[in-house]
Amino acid sequence: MKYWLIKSEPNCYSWSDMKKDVTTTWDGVRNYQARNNMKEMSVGDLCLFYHSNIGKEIVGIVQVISPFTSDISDASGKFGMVKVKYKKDFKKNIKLSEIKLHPKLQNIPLIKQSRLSVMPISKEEWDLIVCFGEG
DNA sequence: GCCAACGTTGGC
DNA sequence: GCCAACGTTGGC
Repeated sequence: MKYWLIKSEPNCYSWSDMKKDVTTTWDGVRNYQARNNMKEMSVGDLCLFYHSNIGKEIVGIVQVISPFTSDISDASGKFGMVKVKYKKDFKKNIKLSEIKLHPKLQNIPLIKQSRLSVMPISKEEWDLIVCFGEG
């Protein structure tokens, strides 16, 4: 079991869209590092759902339900997508500002590599964030 | 709206 | 293969 964080601009696709759809294809990623991370995803892996730009907070958890396949929206064939399913809400969203303040969360790419849209999260970081989210 | 931090493109 | 110019993301 691996852990991830995926970003979405609520303008474009928000957490409420995610909950309404229940499952969605995570396509449209056009960055090699993000793609490589998605390639490493397995069915059953869990992802934190982060709102970039607006909110700047982690709002819930989704689960990978289908492995990396080629992205139908990508004519070049270079990129791919996975499918994810709504898993749970947090009682309390975890703000970027809180993550930045916590000494044990400084290695999450969210902080230093702010442009990366799919990133791995360690078990320790995951447990800590989920704990915050429980309230 | 600005700008830092990347990533990509294209000329050489 | 290098690097300047340009484009994009995303925090502030």
